[in-house]
Amino acid sequence: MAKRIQIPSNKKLVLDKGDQIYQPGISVDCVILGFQENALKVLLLKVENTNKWALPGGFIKKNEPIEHAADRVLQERTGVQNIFLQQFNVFGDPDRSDARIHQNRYLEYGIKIPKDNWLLQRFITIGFYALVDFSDENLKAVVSEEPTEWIDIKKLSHLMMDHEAIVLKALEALRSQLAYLPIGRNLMPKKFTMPELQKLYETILDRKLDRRNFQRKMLGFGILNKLNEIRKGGAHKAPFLYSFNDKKYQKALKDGLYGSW
Amino acid sequence: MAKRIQIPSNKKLVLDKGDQIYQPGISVDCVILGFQENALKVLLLKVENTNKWALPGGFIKKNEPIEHAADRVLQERTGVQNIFLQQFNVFGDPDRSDARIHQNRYLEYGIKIPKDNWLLQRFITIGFYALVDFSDENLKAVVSEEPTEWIDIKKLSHLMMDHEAIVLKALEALRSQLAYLPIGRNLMPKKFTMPELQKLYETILDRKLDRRNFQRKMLGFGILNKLNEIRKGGAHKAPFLYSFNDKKYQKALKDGLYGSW
DNA sequence: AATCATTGCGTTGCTATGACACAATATAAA
DNA sequence: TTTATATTGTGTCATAGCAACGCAATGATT
Repeated sequence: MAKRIQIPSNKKLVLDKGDQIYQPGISVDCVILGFQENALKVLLLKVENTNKWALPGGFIKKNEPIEHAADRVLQERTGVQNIFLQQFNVFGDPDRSDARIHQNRYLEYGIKIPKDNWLLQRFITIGFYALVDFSDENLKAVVSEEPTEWIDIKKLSHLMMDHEAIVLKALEALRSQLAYLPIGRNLMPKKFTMPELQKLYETILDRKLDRRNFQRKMLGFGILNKLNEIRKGGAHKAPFLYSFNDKKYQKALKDGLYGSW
Repeated sequence: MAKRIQIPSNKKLVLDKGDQIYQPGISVDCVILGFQENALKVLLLKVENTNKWALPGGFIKKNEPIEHAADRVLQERTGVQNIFLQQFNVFGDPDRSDARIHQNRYLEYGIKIPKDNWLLQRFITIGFYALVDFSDENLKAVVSEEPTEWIDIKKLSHLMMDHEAIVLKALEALRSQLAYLPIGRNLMPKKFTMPELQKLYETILDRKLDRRNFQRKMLGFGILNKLNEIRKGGAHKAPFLYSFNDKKYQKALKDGLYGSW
């Protein structure tokens, strides 16, 4: 009844020799966030042979820095590279892993993973989050063997293992960073209007902000350039366009925006 | 010339069977901070057979949550338990490990670790920090096989591997938490004066604060109880004593002190 | 009793922030 | 073409928080 498909050689390799290629028992998972239609969306992969969704993740090569592993996953899944990628938490409950997930994935190829295989051991995962721009051309070029989808962060369901908790923790980290780090550079297109940027902040914080106070505060950071253009086409008064001042943005990323004490 | 000492059975066990007891390639390291003589001090262990110092660390048992592993290390090294223990960063450079350290430790017992032993593999470590009260009675009861010492955080030297970087990162995390989390409960004795608490904050932030503004802000948090006692014996006006209001302190730990947006 | 460093409590001015007013404007409806 | 409407640009005002500073009170020392 089930079609017997030949297993791709790379998957066979991971199964058989993964413990020689990768650090055992450790993975990275990336919460890749984008902003689209006034909603924060997270990139999820459909897990083969199940109705579950999973964060794009991967293993750490024997001689690879963990940040590099996370960047590799991001690059493989989205095509974008060298953007703000932040380690935010480690998830290590002994029972967070679920052997059945892996079993099901390989069952498709008629393979039953041996009980002592490295993939079925306990895994501790390091969570990273990244913010990407939906309008980025590179993003559209993504080719993936697995079906991927951008899911509204407020409508998560059927996530694998503890991946929903990981997303929520990433969101929490993002929110707390919002107070002292400039965020938006990677989520917004090159040019954008103030109301658009405000929508992003409102979405992340999940509450309304005052239009006028937002503008004052945002401009006060001094990380935006006001352009001599307006966005026509909307049904009302055309707003000005802005762009991020990359130099000042990078400086603010390093120094922080404030410093309460 | 070198005395041949019998290896303790637990060390032999870790060496031979560690990979069956512990998660391979993962460790926890604890930056345990205390406040003494107007200086932040970190608990370090002298590494046998070297002139190097190391953070108290340990491995994660096969079926143990990582927070529990960190708590276990803290308990073993300081006698205190169940206090604020914060995961702050993962350190995973492929070359952060140093096989020679382990070799030297076991050389004392005339043992040369086989090259393929699990201890000599690459290790990724999860950094935790904890704040403890020097005047705590439990702290004095610490018994350790290894010589331990509280080292001034501004006078670190001869630390093993990347442990200095780990301490500095912990300090950075502590500083950023200071802005939105109540800190001090575990670093101060039960009763303390406002100038004493201020010294702690000044030490962590590494800069002077205004006496009067500090008091106003601190009291404004509403996490302190003013006691009907004063500390006599100093050479000048006797300051009032305060204690933390545990209930409000715990609430503030959960909710945060502010919320910039 | 006088001295002195330190503490308790208060004041002032500035800045950031929240709440709100009003005019300008791009499109849609009349 | 005119009017209506929703949205944007800019500004005001009251308040809260904060940095900087003043001054009297106090406990030990001389």
